[in-house]
Amino acid sequence: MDESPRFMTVLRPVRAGNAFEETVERLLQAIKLGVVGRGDKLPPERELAARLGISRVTLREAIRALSDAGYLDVRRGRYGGAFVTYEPPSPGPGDLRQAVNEMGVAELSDVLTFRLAVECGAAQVLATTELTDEQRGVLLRRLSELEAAGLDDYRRLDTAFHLSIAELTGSSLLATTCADARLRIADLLNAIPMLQVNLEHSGGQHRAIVEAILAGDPDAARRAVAEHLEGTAALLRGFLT
Amino acid sequence: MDESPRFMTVLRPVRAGNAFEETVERLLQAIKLGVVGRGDKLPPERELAARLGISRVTLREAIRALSDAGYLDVRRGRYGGAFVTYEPPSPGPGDLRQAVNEMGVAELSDVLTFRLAVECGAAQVLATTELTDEQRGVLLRRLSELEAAGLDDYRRLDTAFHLSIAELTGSSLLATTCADARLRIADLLNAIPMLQVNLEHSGGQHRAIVEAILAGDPDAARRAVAEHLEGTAALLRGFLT
DNA sequence: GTTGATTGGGCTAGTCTCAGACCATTGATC
DNA sequence: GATCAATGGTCTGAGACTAGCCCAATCAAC
Repeated sequence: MDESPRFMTVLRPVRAGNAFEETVERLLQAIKLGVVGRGDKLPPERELAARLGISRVTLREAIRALSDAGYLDVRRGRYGGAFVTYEPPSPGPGDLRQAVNEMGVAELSDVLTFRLAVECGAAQVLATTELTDEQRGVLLRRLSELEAAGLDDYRRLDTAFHLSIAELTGSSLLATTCADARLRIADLLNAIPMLQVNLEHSGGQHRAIVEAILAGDPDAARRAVAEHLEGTAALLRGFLT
Repeated sequence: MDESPRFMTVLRPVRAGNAFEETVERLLQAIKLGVVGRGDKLPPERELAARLGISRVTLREAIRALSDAGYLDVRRGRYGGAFVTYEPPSPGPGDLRQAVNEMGVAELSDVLTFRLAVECGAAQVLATTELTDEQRGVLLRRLSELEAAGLDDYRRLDTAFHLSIAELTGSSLLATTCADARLRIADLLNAIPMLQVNLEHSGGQHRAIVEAILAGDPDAARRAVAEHLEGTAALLRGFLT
């Protein structure tokens, strides 16, 4: 690197791609993170275009691409719309190794570090906050939903649980950042086979995170999240060829 | 809020503005964060446009705007270029109140929470890492530079110190995010009068952060950063009318 | 002084993106 | 069966953005 890192950090590209590409990416996020699940309908084109700050033409190109790729089923007429048809594939044993190596060691390391930092940060902040009864309720509800989840709902509810922590801080910047981090490894997480023993292990860690936050202990919250994420991170790193 | 927060988080605008506006914003960041200081030259237009991923036409419009606004002095010919003329103004007593209230309570709270989370996260991650001698050297050098700083260099070196922590984690995503957080309150920080007593106080906190990181104690690192940032945050919140 | 490399200044043709209007289809309701 | 509201499908003209090219100014080196 012949430039200062700060130079590289600030004078980086202002746009990730063109509007069409970014829109496809964003919609794919919504689908893969489970914000809109199988069978759900996206908002009407006019409303969605306004939300995303793009023209209907561009949005329609993106929807068309996702429809062609088999993620969406578009129906016309009243009560029509773009319906999600995608369902995360059950991973085979070789899929994870392939997914990890497609990403590359540098990017994997970057993203795991990023995720660890922002999720620990969010948990710690939330543990520092005076929580209202409503906030406690949301957190406990997400936890119990996750614990009651079947295998096909687990990923979606796990995502919902993790993102709730960031959302409950009240900082939309932080929520956005955590969603972004989660998204960047969504494909890897989806490729991890879910074993009963792992789920039970994760369940304990989720409870520890909630307990630390409710107890107002930021150090414990930080440690619980770090331990939880390090398990996944070590697993992924182990699959680097 | 009649929508789920996750819906709002993911289905948000894909673009902050047009390419021109985003470019102006980015260059202003580089100037206000001190990445390019007074008298320094921006890279040649062709190179800078390539770095930012935009056309030269758009970049030139942005440079023109900043030149008109008095941030840059553009000179033609060999050894010419766009030279930074901006110097952060010495704040008067009313400036801070005005700056804080221009931002508004919701956004201020959002940004402060965001910054707290990501900077604590970065410090904690770095404290967990096995540091090389070179990394230790960079950290100690930034600290000593900051301690030796005069009043006119303090902001710039303070920024450099804080960003170094994120950069040393090796995650460019994290570095970018911390830079972004810092940027969002740059105007507020610049409006805080620098008193000798505050600087000494901050100096001690900076040392505590470095010591915790070098000692490999993530909890202590997290706590030190939180304490440091909470001081500033409380000050800013106090200026809300 | 002349030269030549480097840099900002400016032009053009083409593509991307947008706002807005209008058309086509669907299905619940009457 | 007719109606009508909601929704996707399509077109057009205008503006933003880009790539590539050439011009103009500057100044160190010769």
